[in-house]
Amino acid sequence: MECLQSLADLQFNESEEKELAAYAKAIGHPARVRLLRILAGRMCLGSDLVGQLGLAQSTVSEHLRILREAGLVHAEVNHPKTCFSLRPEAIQRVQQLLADIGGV
Amino acid sequence: MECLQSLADLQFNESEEKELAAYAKAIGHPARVRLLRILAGRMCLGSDLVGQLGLAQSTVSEHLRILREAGLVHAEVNHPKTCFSLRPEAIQRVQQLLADIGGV
DNA sequence: ATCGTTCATCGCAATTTAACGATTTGCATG
DNA sequence: CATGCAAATCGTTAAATTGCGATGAACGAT
Repeated sequence: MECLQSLADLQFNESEEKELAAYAKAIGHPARVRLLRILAGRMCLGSDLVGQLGLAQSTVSEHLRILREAGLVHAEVNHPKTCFSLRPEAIQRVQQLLADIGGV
Repeated sequence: MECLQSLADLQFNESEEKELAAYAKAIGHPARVRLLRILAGRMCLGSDLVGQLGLAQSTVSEHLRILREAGLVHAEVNHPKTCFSLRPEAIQRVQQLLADIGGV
């Protein structure tokens, strides 16, 4: 078994590690994945999102906040409605960070 | 604002949503991202991983368990050592699931 | 000025996660 | 059979997350 080859040359990029972890954490909930999927197709949505998820309005609002703060979703307020949309650059950034690990 | 175009044709793939969420949840911690990065380069490692993370042995073991149960890492026991390695297919699977959302 | 609509925020309970030290397991070897 | 080692598991504590109902804020329309 040829484990343990040269741990010496290891160097970490802590900020990128945190960046990927933060993105992944935000994605890491089925309701939020569903939100991302909904927002992938249509340009934006009010909280018909609430209807699609079967969760309370306050809960959906919280999930959207998490996605927004992670930079995965953009919100544009009109009033009293808010229009949510996906930020594909963010998804692509996650893919790039994953590629650095072992993806394609 | 052209929101709300046809929510009718929406259909969900709940199992894929849960799959992506589970992967992302496992990745969603800086220590686990670091583990994945270490394992990306070298074939496998004993728990010199403990030394690289600056966390207690039991903590690192727990992070490795989470990565293993998520399918992101493979463990091969010799004894008393265990050899850990990345499962690139899993990373690629995550990338594919992300691509379905809005990636490349 | 009041009402209604939409979304955010607050307060709270229940569950989950993160981290650690201590202990246990499993095998190989003295 | 007793020791030793690496790894897993246990028990605990603190902190974070999830989810909800209730409340609050902002604005358009009546």
